[in-house]
Amino acid sequence: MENNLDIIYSKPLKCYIEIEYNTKLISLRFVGPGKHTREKKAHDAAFELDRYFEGELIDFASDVDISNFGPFTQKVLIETRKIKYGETITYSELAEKIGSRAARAVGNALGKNPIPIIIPCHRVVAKKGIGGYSGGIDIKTRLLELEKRNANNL
DNA sequence: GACGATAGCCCTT
DNA sequence: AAGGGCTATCGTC
Repeated sequence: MENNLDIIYSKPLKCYIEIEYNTKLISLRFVGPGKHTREKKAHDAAFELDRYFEGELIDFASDVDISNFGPFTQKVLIETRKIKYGETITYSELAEKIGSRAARAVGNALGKNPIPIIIPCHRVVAKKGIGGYSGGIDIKTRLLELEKRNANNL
């Protein structure tokens, strides 16, 4: 089955984003401006992302497909989706919520997150410091700043 | 077995 | 204070 691809531009992140989907969301990638990059918005999530970057949306409704992962990783990703807009928890706190003490394993699992932003792994930070981010720490920082700015006006 | 997007402790400057 | 080494922890590959 052939998947669909939408492309949007994020002003706060200063980069393009590709979202891949069929019946559910498959992946979200950060991409620099390509030769023939043009925006294409068909899926709801593309419009949701637009509003998110404007600070007007705090909750994504779109369904995500994480069925190809193991049970631990799925638990981590599901738990991550419960973190509220503008809030953060630590790797160890997230581990505890799913009945584990493997803070590092949580980091590993989050590193595999196929759909960042919508599964808000940027809200999981280290006890001391910001922790890592597959898309680059700068993107994580911008996302957290964006949410901190807009958390007030719900 | 080794390796992590961790965390805590115990040193040294 | 701030940074480095050591170790506990545990899911993945």
